[in-house]
Amino acid sequence: MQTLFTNPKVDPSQHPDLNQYFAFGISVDCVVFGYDGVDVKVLLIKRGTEPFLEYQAIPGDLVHPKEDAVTATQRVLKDLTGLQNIYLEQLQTFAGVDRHPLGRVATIAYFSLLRIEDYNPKPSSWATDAQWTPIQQLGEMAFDHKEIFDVALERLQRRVRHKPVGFELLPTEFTLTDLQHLYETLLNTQFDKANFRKKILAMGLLLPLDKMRKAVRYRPARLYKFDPNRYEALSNRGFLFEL
Amino acid sequence: MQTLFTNPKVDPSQHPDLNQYFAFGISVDCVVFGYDGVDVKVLLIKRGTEPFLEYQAIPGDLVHPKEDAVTATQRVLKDLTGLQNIYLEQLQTFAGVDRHPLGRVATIAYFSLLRIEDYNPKPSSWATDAQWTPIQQLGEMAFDHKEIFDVALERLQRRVRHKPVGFELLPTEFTLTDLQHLYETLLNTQFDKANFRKKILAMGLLLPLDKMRKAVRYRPARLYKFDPNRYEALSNRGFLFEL
DNA sequence: ACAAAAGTGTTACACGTACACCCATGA
DNA sequence: TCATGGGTGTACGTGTAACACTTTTGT
Repeated sequence: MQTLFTNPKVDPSQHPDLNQYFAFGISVDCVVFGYDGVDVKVLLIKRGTEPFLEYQAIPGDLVHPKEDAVTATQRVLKDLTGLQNIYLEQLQTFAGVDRHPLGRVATIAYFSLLRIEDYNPKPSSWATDAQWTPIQQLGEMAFDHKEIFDVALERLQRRVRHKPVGFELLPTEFTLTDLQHLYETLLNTQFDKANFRKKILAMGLLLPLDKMRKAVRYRPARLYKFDPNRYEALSNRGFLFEL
Repeated sequence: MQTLFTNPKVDPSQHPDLNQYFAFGISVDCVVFGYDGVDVKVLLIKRGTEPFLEYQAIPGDLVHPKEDAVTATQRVLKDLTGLQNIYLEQLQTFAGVDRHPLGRVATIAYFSLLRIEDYNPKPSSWATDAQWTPIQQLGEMAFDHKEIFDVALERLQRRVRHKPVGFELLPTEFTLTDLQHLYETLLNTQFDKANFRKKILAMGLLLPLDKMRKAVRYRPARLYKFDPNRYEALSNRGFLFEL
């Protein structure tokens, strides 16, 4: 019989009734958001295995017995989609009794934002597909993944209002209009151009570059990048800006 | 041998190597905050059992095999401290490999705010004590409970700035000065009396009562209560006020 | 009358909002 | 020169911060 205890100093026979409490599985699922200049997208796989064969799913899998959750998430993301070195933030844990047909599995959901251009997903392991999917075009999803996605999207929208998420979602160089479009897409609103610019620039997070976006048939826009130092400084104090 | 699968339709012998993945324990821990008019306090128990016998701890215990996490938390809180019908919000899950000496246990931490006057904790089960403890007076705590507490406190402080937490922490009837003291304590700052009042009243969340606080040797202050309707309305839209 | 806290009004200034206007480019 | 989006200035109203002031109670 498989030992249920990781610490050999504890004798399981001293706690015979404890075994039933050590029969949970733990999985991780990671909702990865990206932006391509037009749509907000989420990285989804197609399952090549039962249960939920062929269903769309958030990338995720069971955690190994001696692996911590963040490590597991990085491993699973790499195995299924090829993505590596992703910044992860814990979202929420879903622990419903019947959420997994194979047994009692609680899943720790993670959340990530990244520049879509930097990551080209390639399905492997039991994932038969891995695609950036516009968040309006979600099909039926495996397990309770739709619910997980909804919670993640809510978090993203809340996040936009408190942290400069453009830092993570936009290419390194971008125009103020790019940034405004991102915010308008995420929050599903419209902003006044002049006021948006004033507010964003007043935060002092952006460094103007000596570059313009070219090859457009109208006036070229100045490119900016985020100032990582200023971002750090504000991060620690917890921003709190509103749009 | 104990079956590891809750769903009898799945035959475990079909997945022999899967057993090692179903050897986790899951616990819940609940950080309950209260306010007594002077201090912010947290509900802690003293452990009457190994491991960490006699240590201060956040109330929590292992989840039963067919019990969902919120139900488990309510049960555990009632068993250990007598508190019932508490509003819970999920905080974060702590899943470090070595955080529990008995085996691999991930804990789902919950978070709660309540009126201290309404709840008089009584230790039972394996808790030998249950006390409202001022958050400055924390001793050494069991497991990684200090870390969990720190995350909870951070959440509380962030929360104060976005939701009117007084709603949950103050007695039903309170004065504007009570509310101001609460905010000053939580955020560790000072506010101008006149400006604080103007701002709070402008939110329209408070209903003035035809009552005064009496038996004080200075001018009696008007009592207020929260307007639950207005709170609901703003809740859905996600407040976002700052102080 | 005094102490102590309740409660209000005034002013200066920062900031958000609305909107009008000019600028640079390719076709 | 026109269409298109880039980019800026101003004027107005609201909100914030600082601070002085008045009011009401018990002793």
